[in-house]
Amino acid sequence: MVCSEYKKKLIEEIGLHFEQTHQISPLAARIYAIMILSPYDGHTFDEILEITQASKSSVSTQLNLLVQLKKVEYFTKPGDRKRYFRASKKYLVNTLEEHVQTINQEIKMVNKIAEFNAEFNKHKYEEHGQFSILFKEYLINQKKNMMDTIEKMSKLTEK
Amino acid sequence: MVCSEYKKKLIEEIGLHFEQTHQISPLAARIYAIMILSPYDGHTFDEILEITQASKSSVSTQLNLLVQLKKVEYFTKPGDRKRYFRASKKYLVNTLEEHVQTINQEIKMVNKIAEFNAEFNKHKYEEHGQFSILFKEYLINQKKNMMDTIEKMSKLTEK
DNA sequence: CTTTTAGTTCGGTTAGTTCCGAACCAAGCG
DNA sequence: CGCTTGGTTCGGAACTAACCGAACTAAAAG
Repeated sequence: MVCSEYKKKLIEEIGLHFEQTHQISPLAARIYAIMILSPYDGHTFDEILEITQASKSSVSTQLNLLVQLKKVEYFTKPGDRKRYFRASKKYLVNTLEEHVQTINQEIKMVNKIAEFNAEFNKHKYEEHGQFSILFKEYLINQKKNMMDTIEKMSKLTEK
Repeated sequence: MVCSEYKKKLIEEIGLHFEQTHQISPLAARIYAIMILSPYDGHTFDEILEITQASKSSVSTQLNLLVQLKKVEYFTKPGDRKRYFRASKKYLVNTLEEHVQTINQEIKMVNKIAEFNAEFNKHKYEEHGQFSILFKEYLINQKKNMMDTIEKMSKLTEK
């Protein structure tokens, strides 16, 4: 057995979470969860097959997708044809960078909405506008926190 | 014509954004976008039909969904059987409250992962653990910012 | 009491996603 | 060379999501 009962339960639970937060398929999410729960040794293709009980083709496709998305990376061992997959060391930084993309998009949208409403719904926009301003401040603070964290993490990598 | 070309373009753009960030169907997202761009007057069922060019049944279903999710509310006018739909006044507060739910979930997951790795991958977990700690701090800061903003918005409502 | 208005509900179609098996390929071994 | 290992690629089956039209209902208007 490659995997305890508790770990299996965790994989399902975290998988479900990743499915929603990272917009990936159930299988991809489960594979990603497996990687996160084995940070350094890495897993072979066959081990992933065994843990997920999915088909070779599905695992191949979803695993390559995860590599493309830079959520997962692989390394090799001398004299061994197999590839060993693990979560990208920088997966948390990458996650944060995605968050920054998302929030930039969100800021853009809020600005467009505020602009439109200021122009075409001016007379009724007073109260609403107050909320909008607070929300913009909120977004900017969130972004600042993201950027700060990215910087801290980057410094950690350099060392 | 109920709707300028520019507004139509904005509806598509913001709709696409809502579809992704609020996990709702394309039509629901477009309807929500329409509501956001007309904060107070409200739109009738028929106007929504005309703007979206969708069927009565689809509009009915998605509109009721939005009301259930408290993104949209409706009001009536005396001696008028129609309902007038608009974005809920508190839609930004509601959005933030959803964000808090999400981040609580995320904090729970990060804790479970950190616990598991601390126990079963202890010897190799040093570096990884550092990232994890930074990420947790990040999440807690994000949550704090959310709660602060919710409070500010609530005070605005009371007045 | 018939007609119109303002929607709702249900069954079905179409589009898209997720996964699988079978066939395939490329590298290394005997 | 042919066989095994470690995958990849392709076509399709099963399932889900999104939307539509037709039939329906409940209230008001004529």
